Order: sequence, then C-alpha cells, then structure tokens
Amino acid sequence: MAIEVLGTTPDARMGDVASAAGVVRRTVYGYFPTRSDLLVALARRAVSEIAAVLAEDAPVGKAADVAWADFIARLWPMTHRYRVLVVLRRGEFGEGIHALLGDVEQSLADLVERGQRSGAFGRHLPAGVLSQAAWSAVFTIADDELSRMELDVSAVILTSLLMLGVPESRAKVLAEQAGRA
Amino acid sequence: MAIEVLGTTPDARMGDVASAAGVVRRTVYGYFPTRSDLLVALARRAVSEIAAVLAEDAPVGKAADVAWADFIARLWPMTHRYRVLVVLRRGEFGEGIHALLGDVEQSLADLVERGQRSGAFGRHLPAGVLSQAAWSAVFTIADDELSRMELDVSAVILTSLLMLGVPESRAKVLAEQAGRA
DNA sequence: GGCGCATTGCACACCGGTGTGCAACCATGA
DNA sequence: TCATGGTTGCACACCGGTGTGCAATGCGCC
Repeated sequence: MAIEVLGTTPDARMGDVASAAGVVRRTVYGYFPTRSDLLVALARRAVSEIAAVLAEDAPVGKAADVAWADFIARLWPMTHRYRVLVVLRRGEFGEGIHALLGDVEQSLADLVERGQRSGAFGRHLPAGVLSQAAWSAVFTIADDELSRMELDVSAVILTSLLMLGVPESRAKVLAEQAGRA
Repeated sequence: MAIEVLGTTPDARMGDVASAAGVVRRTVYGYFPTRSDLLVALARRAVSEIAAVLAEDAPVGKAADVAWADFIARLWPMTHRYRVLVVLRRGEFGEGIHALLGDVEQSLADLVERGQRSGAFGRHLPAGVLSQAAWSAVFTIADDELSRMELDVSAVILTSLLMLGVPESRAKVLAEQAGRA
C-alpha cells in the first residue's frame, strides 16, 4: 500500500506511490486530489494508530517504566510505517503535522513526566524533550539498515529505558519482559 | 554564510543560500557550478571539522567514556552546522555522503567498541548501531526548539552517556566535568 | 447484451527550481 | 584614466513533478 512507500520515503513521487499500490498515477488522484492530501491522510492514520497503541499500553494505573517498555515493544515492528511522521515534522508540513502529532507527543511527555515524578525516570532533561529524544531514538535505531534485521526488540527497549534514566538492573528486567511478550 | 542556512535546512533553494550569504543567486554559481557541488563541499567541510574534533578529544590513551563526554561537549554548540550530514544521509546523496561520513562513523564506532571492551559502555547494542544512535540522539535533542536555548550541555552529555550504558553515578560526574570545560 | 463505475492511457498546462549567456556595473589598483 | 575581475540583473532554456481533461477500455452485475 501507499503507506509502505511513503512511510519509508515521504518524498516519493506520486508515480512511485501509485505503482507501489499496483495502480496508475492517474488513479491516485481519484482518491487524493493532492499530494498534500495524501500525506496528511497518511499522517493522520499513523497518528491515530499510534495513539491507540499508546492509550492501550499506558493506562493511568500502570507504572510508567513498564508502560514505556510495552509501548516501545509494540511500536518497534511498525517503525517503518511511522517514519512519515518523523521526517514530515521538518519540512513543508511542519506546522500541520505538528498539530496532528500534538496529542501523541503530549501523551508521551505526560507519561515521562509521570515516570519522573514517581522516580522511575531521571530528571536530567525536561519531560517534553526527554520523551521526544527517547522515542525518536527508536526510529534512529530502526533506520540503521544493519540493525533492522538481526536486532532484538528488547535491546532497543533497553536502550530507550537507559536514556530515560532507568537504572541498568531494572531496565534489563523490564526490557526482557516486554520484549518477550 | 552558506553553511548556516543549509546546515539547518539542506533543502533550501539556491536563492536562499545566496541571499543568506549577502549575495545574488547568479554569483553562487560562480563558486559552486551545481547545487550538488555546494552540498558536497559543505558536507566535506563539516565532516573534516568533526573528524578533527574527534581526533583531538579521543586520543588512543584516553578512557572511552571521558573521551565521549568531551567530544559531545565540543560537538553540541555546533550541531546546527552539522545537521546537513544527518539530513543528507537519507535522500538523493545517500551513497556519496555515506562515503564521506564513513571514517567519522567508523571512529565513533571504534570509540564505542573500545568503551565496551573496557566495560565502560554497555553491550546492549552492537558498537556500530549504538554509536550511531547515541550521536544522532544529540542532534535530535538539538532539533527540539524548546531545548536549544535553555538547555545545559551537561544534560545532553549525560543523556548520551546513559544511552551508552554508563551507570548513572559515573555518567553524572563525567557530564558535569565535561560540561564545565 | 447493456448499464455503471472504476481504471487506464495519453496529452497537456503549469509551476518552481536549476543552470547559462550576456551585457552592464562597480570597485580596486596600476 | 584605463584595465581587470568579481558582482549584478535579466532573460531564457530546461527539467521533473504535479494536477487536469477526455476518450477508451475493461469488468462485474442485473
């Protein structure tokens, strides 16, 4: 589908998207009158998927560090779909995308802040920045071609937990546990 | 200068670069016959600057974690110049840039691996991936508009050290120390 | 068969950015 | 004063990608 292509390379041409969808350029315009529309639709979809996962994995009662671990575990296999978001933040759409991402980023920041208050996460960076850094680190790792394949989920989770200031011993347990599920 | 503009927005038009340099579009073509040439020249320069810093801050004898901290401390104030590299890795130039970045990334990976062998860094990820993740995290943080201003260098250093698996207590000391210099 | 609907193929206008050619225009300095 | 060399301001060709119009072609379904 379209999301597969634009997910990995959001600057793909309409023609590429089309042929990836097994269809002709002209046809795409039937569904999305404009390239922008396509991108926005895609972003909107990605955002809502992510928000769903986040809501499900990080309910209010759950410990913040556990919630984070679970969230990353679910996020990991889908990173290639969501790359759109990361790339799109910079660039023409900056404003519009930021608006869409707004509440996801907010939820993430809230989660981190909760963790900071409970002492589970460190306070070396303000919650907003820290959450941002930790979650895009996951995408960075995913980008590394070498990693993609042979890499264990729990290693990725572990890395992000470490960034968040979770002590190594606990981080290891959480990562192991969330990675297994 | 040109690097200031393209550093932050590598997809800037020739006109923008020109006016940023206080000159007219036509003039730029006098120096760089092609947009590509400009980008490559810029990238080359950024790479060599970075390589220099790295070589200076991470001599063979130095402890890997100290070296890393010092390196990030020096890198931080220049992140906006080097953004070119990060952005350029994906996109048209992928191959060419990768070649340029090759030895820097290698040095970084070597440093991390040295740290892993000495036990200073964790082994949760292969050295190549880990170094990549840790150093682009710095750029990610730098991108966050909020952060840019009020953010303390040592906080950034600390974060990257944590990613690398340095225990919190030691990471704090190193970050504090490197951040002060 | 005949209707409807989505898809296709092609042609074309349009747009923005790149790169070039050329003449005019200052400077600086001999 | 004149020459030189970098800069400027157009004008223009070119290119690739977007978006549209329209006729032709399927293909399923009644």
